[in-house]
Parts: sequence; C-alpha cells; structure tokens
Amino acid sequence: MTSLPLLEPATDTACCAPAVPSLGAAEANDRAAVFKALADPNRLRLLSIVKNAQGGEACVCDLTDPLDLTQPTVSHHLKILVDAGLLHREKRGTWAYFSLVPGALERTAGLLESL
Amino acid sequence: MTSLPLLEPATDTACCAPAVPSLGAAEANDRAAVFKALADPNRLRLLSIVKNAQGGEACVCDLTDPLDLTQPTVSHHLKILVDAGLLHREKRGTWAYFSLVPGALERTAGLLESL
DNA sequence: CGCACATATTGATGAACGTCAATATTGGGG
DNA sequence: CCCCAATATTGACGTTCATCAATATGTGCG
Repeated sequence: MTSLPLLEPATDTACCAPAVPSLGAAEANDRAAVFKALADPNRLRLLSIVKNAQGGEACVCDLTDPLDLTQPTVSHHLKILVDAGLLHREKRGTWAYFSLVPGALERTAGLLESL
Repeated sequence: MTSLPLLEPATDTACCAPAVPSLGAAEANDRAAVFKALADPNRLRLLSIVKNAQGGEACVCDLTDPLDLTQPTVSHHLKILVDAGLLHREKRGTWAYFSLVPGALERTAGLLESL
C-alpha cells in the first residue's frame, strides 16, 4: 500500500484536540504481531525457561515437562515465538535447540516507550 | 492455588539440561494479561494518540475518527486498556478523558527484561 | 421536564486462537 | 535397511476475540 496515514485538521467543535502525529496503521500491525506472540502465559514461560537455561538454550524436551502441555502444542508455541523474531531455532542432530534472539526482548520493550 | 511450581531434577538422558528457575504459572498469567491488551493494532494506536495528545489526554471523540472504527468498538478497546492498568479514565461532564497511567508503559517494558 | 449529545452496554456474528490426538518427517544406530 | 527417538505438521473442537447495529445510560441546556 502506498498511502500514508493522513492527519486531518481537527474539527474544533468542543472537546476535540487537534489531531496529533501518532502510530500509523501498518506500523501498529507490525508491533501488535510481536505483542500477540507474548500474549500467552505458556509462551512467556517458554521464553523464561530458554532465557534462564544453562548455556542460553533449551531443546523441546526441556520445555515440554515444566509446562503442562503436549509436545505438539509446545512445538506450535515455539514456532510462533520463532516467527515473531524472539527465538532462534537450531537443529543439531535429532534435537532442536532454542535460544533468545540477542536484543529481541530489549527491542520489543523499546516498542512500548516509542509509542 | 497454594502449590508452588516444582523444579524436578532433570532426567539426564541425553540433551535435557537441569531444570532452571523460571516464571511460574500465576505470574505468567498476570503478565500475559497485559500483553494481551497490547496485542491489537487499534489499541496500540489508541495508546499512541493518547500519549502524544496535547495535555496528555484525549476524549473518545478524538479517538474514534483517526481509527476506522465505530464508537462502541473504540469504547470497548479503551475499557480493555483501562482494565489492563495502562490507561486512566476521568469523566468530566459529558466527556470521558483518557490518559496514560504514569510509568505503566515503562513497567510493562520491564516485564520483558525480567523474564 | 425533555431534548440532544457523548459515552457505555448488550447481543450477535464471523474470524482467530489454544489445545489435543493422530500422523508425518527427520536423523542416528544396530 | 529398518527401527526408534525427537520434532513437526495436520485436522478437529471449543473458546476467546474484534467488530458492528441497536439500545441504554448519563449529563448539560433551554
């Protein structure tokens, strides 16, 4: 899409303040996608386990037991976190090791303050 | 619930690392609730408009036009943001003014780094 | 009082989500 | 080569969610 978000002049009827530069629709969609990945308690726990794991990485077998979920469900959540750019997936042999993408959490935190 | 998350000794079959202290289920639920409120592009835009509004506050009429949503839908989103502790609602006369809860965004950002 | 305006609530509808059971895929070892 | 273990994918099911139209609530004004 080529159209930029327009800032219309506010109709100063009574209470309405003049329109103010704010987040565009496309930007808002991108940011919401990341927060959507964080909007599930089990995914937060997965991130926490990976972050605090020895060596900074954990395989699926490390992650299935602490959560009370089946293996396919854990795999599903991990895929969402990888797609959101929060986790890195590396396959070594039969096992898949997950680690935090460096700086991803900090960048995501920055999305909040730069609203 | 009174049970604490147990850390079982890891079964050192092959890949699995010893269990590591991580986010409990209850804590994860609380944090996910806040991110759930942020996991919608229109709500992010609402926060952005309120934050950048002159005086730090905006009424519903300021928020209905820029988004392409009906008034009830905007009201619904605002309620979610208020319930999440991100927005403050103050009714003055006929109008309802919304402002950021001081420090709420920073605190939420902190939830990410303290995983 | 009663109208007009700003906001909130309700009910309904379609889409997205979390979960599991079943199955497929991939890689290592006898 | 075939079996087994680890992970991924598929399909189905119930729940939650975003949205709107319609309606209710509440507040200032004449």
